[in-house]
Amino acid sequence: MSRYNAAEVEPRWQKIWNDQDVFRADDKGAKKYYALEMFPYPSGRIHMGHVRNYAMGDVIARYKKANGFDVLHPMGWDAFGMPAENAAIEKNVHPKGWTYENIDAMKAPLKRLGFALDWSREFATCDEAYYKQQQAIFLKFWENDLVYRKTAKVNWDPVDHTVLANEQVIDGRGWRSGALVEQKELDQWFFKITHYAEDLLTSLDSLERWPEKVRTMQANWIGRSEGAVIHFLFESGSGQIVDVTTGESKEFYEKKSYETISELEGREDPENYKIDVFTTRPDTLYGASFIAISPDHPISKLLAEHRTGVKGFISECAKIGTTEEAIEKAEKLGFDTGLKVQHWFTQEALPVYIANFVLMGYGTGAIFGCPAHDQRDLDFARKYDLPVVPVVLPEGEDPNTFEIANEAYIGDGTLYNSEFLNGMSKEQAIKVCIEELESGQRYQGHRKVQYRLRDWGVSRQRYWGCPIPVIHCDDCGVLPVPAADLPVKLPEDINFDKPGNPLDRHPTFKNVDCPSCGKAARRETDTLDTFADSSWYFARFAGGQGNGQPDDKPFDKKIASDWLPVDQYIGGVEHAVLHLLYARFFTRGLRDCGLLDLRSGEPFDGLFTQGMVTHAVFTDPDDNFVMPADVIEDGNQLLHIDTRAIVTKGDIVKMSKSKKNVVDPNDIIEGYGADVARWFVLSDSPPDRDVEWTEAGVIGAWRFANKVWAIVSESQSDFGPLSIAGDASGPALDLKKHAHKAIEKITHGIDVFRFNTSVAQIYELTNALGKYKTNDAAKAEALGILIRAIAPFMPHLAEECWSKLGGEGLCYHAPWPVADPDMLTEDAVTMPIQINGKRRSEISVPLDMSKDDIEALAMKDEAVIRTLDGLTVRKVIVVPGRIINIVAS
RNA sequence: GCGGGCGUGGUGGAAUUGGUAGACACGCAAGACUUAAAAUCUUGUUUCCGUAAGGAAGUGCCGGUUCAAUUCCGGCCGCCCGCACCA
Repeated sequence: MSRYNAAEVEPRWQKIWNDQDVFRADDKGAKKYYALEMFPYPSGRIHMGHVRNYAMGDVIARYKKANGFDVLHPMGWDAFGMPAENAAIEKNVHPKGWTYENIDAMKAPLKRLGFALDWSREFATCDEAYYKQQQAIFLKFWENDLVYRKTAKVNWDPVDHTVLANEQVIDGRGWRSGALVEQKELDQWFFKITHYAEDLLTSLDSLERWPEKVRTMQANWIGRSEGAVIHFLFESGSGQIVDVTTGESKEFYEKKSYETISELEGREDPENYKIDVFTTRPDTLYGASFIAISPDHPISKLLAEHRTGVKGFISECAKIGTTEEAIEKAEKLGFDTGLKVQHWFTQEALPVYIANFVLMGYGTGAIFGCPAHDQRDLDFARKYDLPVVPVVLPEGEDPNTFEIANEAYIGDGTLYNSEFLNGMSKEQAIKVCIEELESGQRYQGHRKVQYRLRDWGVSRQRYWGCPIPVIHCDDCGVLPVPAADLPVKLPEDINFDKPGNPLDRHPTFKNVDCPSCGKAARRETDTLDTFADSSWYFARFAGGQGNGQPDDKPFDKKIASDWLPVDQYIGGVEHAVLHLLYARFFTRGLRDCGLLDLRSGEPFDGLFTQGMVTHAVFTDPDDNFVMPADVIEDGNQLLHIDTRAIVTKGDIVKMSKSKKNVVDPNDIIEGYGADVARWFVLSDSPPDRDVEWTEAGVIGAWRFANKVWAIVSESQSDFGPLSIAGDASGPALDLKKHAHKAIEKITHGIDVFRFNTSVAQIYELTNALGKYKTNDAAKAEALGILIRAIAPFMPHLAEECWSKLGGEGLCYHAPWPVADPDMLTEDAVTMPIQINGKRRSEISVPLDMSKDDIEALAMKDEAVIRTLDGLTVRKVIVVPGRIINIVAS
């Protein structure tokens, strides 16, 4: 018997698949299925995470194909981004050359893994043809009011020299560089993602085939809260300020007591006479004892010009970091402006502070402080000795004795100390307060739904990205590049001698004529955030007929709309908010610009987030990391293969280059074959959990492949074409039933994304076949089932076995086995007998036996009689086909 | 602090959603084959008592519902992930 030779078999079948072009998707197919894995960044190497990700997608793609779907399963490259520029700086290579070389380097091993990919649709996002269409989309979005430009305080990454979106700042640090992010004021392009805030939030409910976790993460990120904006008007005389330069004293604000909002809005500069605060707790208004505004609030800025001390205070606030630790430790700091506003209900004067804990970016950048019912306000009030008046009484507390010590009360309760709100529940009071606000009788303001989500800043001061197709003219303003001039190509003659954006100092790129007046103008030198690239690539994959995509539009509307949404998307959880939220925005934008028919706006119907591939970390005595391939076992200890130094096994963590705990897929493919690598990453752990890479596990997978081959080898001589066997009895019938039951379970495992359970069933069927030595029709049938069930996981082995057994055509084209219902039932069923809930015996009964007969039979069971000795039977529960439980005492 | 998830043998994990807990795999042990090793095959493997038959305990801990709980409910403990001065 010959050993299974993956090194010979795998390339042979890959060539056949390739020659017959079997993985090409049929745009005209009637029964469509779009399977997609998050496309890779071309770092130059594929790693086990890729293998696992694409192996899962391949299971789905091949399984759906076997079930009669026309499957689209494309592959491409997320090719713009920082690493290419870093390589350019470090190794003095060109980002473009570096990227395309990496793509070539990764394509080979990816092809060796034998994925059922339609390579005819391959592209890289740095291809001119792709970013040309992205520029067209940008302009289309601009036309449709989904893109705008504004000066904004942005997150500046001082290491990468670029701006970051809020989503890209983690714990106050850049998501790539890890550098502490600074705040900087810049002119920036924004995608108006907030336009869809409500839809992006509510539609999450419709994404039933998304992990709950991702949906809540997005919901939290969008962060909807309902509340009210309340206008507070300044007290007379409270605005006495001294002009720092002239020393002149003057009244800054005068008292205004407006009756209605419209009167207020009639003022030329109403902003100067009121402060708007946002609150979700209007019910606590009677407990308000101060107003706090952000250091970045316009009033703070105005005061900084005129009053001593304010400037200093504001810059002090700016120094405090935004990291978790910094925020936790940061003391509540306030600056009393001396300004006062009037409390609407009590007519008291509330002091206005500039406070470091109020963020300009959320709500209105101003709050009213109710110390009794908000912890931050309480901390602040204690520090500056402001009144603490509780207005919500917790259930069971006495209003005369209830006091707030160092903990604010934020729970439910009954309103008191609040005149017209007294006696109401918190919920009721909020409702009444908002109604009052809308009527404008007692106080002024309006209902407000506030989102945490902010518009997506997309300007990046980097070279290796999609140029923003815009021209700045001193006379005509900001203009789009005319469609005929697209793409705005990235110039290739650039250098990275100095930090910053090479486009900005390029001799000719920047200087252009204004498309409107023809005078000298400046080209935008910022490029788009690379997350834009990955926000619509799946539509381009889908929207290209046959070999390649259109050059006059991003994608064929009809064809792309037929394929979309992606039926099954697979990737890492790390994209739960960033990529997956941006893509949801893009498809909505594309739809509303008329480029795509997608009613729901949702790009991904099903989402699966797979776990990581982990491995133990090895270290030598000097605490240097050691590659697993360099570790050998010697007796009880681990040694370095070359130095013989003792190696210590450490934590099991995600494979990463820096910790050297990586296993190169190429080595595994060469040593064991692609099928074994694929089988292993899918076999043991549930796909959403991490899988630990172990040598033993790989060997186990390899042994299994050989076992299957051995069974097929010893069977082949007797079989013609695989066919459904006729009647069987005895062991043959048992095997037949086993095989058909296995179909059910394997299929179910794939359907619910628990490949590990499918794998277990495949093992069991293989074991049963291994023991079955008769070369009869039942065996042929069971083998045919086994091979087809293995095919999505180990496609090369399956093809080889299929062909050896005389299967018709390619196994890839063979239909998924269907279980025969007659084979799923048994005439007799084994039922456990419990006495008082404890299993004591079991009996075999015919399936159609009545409850009473089963009970009678159970009572005659020897073990039952023995256990029941001396007890009285109180009750007998018979669940046909399942269990018998006798209650006795 | 808020939100989400998880906790089962030596290990990865299974359990048709309330019905025989530990499938399958790894590891380990014993045996067969072999001059020997590897490979392969067979058997055993939750723990405790027992040679065995058998019995007792057992799904993080405590309690509840139920004839029956890994599964449902309440309260703790521990771990992981995400967000966070969001008003």
